[in-house]
Amino acid sequence: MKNKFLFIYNELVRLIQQGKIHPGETLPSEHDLCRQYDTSRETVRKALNLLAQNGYIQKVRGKGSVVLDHSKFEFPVSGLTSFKELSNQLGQDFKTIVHELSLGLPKGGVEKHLQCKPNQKLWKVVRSREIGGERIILDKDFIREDIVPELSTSIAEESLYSYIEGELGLDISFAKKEIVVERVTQEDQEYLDLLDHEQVVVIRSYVYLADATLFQYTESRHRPDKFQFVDFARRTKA
Amino acid sequence: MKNKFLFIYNELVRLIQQGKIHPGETLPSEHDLCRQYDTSRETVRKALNLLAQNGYIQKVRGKGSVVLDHSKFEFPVSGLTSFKELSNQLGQDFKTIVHELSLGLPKGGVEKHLQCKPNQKLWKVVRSREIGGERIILDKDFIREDIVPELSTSIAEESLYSYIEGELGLDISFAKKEIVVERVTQEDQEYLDLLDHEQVVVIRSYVYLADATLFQYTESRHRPDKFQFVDFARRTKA
DNA sequence: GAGTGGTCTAGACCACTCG
DNA sequence: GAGTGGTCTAGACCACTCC
Repeated sequence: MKNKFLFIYNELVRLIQQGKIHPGETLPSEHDLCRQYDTSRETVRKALNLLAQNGYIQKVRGKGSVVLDHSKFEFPVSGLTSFKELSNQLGQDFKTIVHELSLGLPKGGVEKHLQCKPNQKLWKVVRSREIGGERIILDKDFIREDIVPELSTSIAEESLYSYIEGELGLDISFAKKEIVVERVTQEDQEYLDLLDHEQVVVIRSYVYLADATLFQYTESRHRPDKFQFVDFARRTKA
Repeated sequence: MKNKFLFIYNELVRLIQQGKIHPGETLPSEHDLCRQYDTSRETVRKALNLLAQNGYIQKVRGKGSVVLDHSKFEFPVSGLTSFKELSNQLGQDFKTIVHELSLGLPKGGVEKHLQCKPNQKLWKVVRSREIGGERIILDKDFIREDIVPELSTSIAEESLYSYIEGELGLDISFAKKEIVVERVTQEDQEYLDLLDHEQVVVIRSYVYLADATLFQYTESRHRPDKFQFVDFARRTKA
């Protein structure tokens, strides 16, 4: 077995999610976990730090690792989940409609966002997301063609991410996001069921691979009444 | 000197922020840093992991630690910054107006948010934030009185956080946040310069101390045209 | 004082990149 | 093959909590 600390992490996550250990209770001590998994303390600590980072526990010096109430924030665990995962978790009816899938040179300032050469061809994918019968999210993706050479409508209808990570084996590692509110555009009106909303919430994401190359820029435009963003921020003292 | 890894972290942050090492370049290798700081590799790695977590570098196996372009997202580094720090960084004229500072029993569901006993007295602080001559943020804070026994208008005008962390020596360690868009309330209209906006962006924050006690609930209501939220999300594979 | 987590060491082996 | 980061070990000492 490789990645012992990930194994321990997953076991503990399972215990917490199944409610075997309740919020407020403490995990077995690091020493105990060492014996339990027949491993060294630093390895156990790596697993525990991952739990802490992801909001499952809080480590308290002199006491132990206290299990937090993770349930309230059970879904969108900040950040990189794709629409498909998200809608699966919500258990709602959902559908993706592909409006555009094209390959071309960057237009309208996209090359600035992607910091790529002007002759770098980009995939442009425009999709709206229907949940509960209403089209409430408009996603515009721009993806570097030198990194993802092939795309199809069926891939765009399914999940870009599972294709990129699964089929292509690329390793998405982090994203920078900005959230703002903007006036609706003509495009929004065309592709979304806006009711009488005049503004949309816009999430601009810059997605990077494990080798630190920026390969995708996404603009995700949400009808405000259906928008929700959840964040778990741990203090890292300077 | 204690906390060797924090020392190394701070040194490297300084180097990056001063532009001594440019985005795209790599840091000295872990081995070099070990010699340079006369320390063990795990300690160096702790410092580097902190840099990676905070978006300064990306570690690439077989190559090195690549410096990222941190400048584009230089401010609100996700999460726990207070209004005062934020407005200082933006370098704008700002002012805090205290509308209410009272101590009482929880009303209107606040005790649910704070998961405290119904007889737990709470501080209620209502403040609006003026930037560039306009009141654009309304902050409503609820704080457990058993943890923060004393508050004053002058503290609320300055910074709650620096008082709580500095004077009281409490250790704020993480926060859970939810961002949604809501219709304006009468209170919003009273305390904010809303122009003709009918909606506000609401950030609900649950703030925890290092010993995992939830001690504060905050509702921060922003005029949508001035709202911005920045997030750096690193993938932690399950 | 016993038990907890926080930091640190000095090694080891592996997987990966690049010339 | 040389250099890089990723994982892991078996210890050590410290700071803190709780009884």
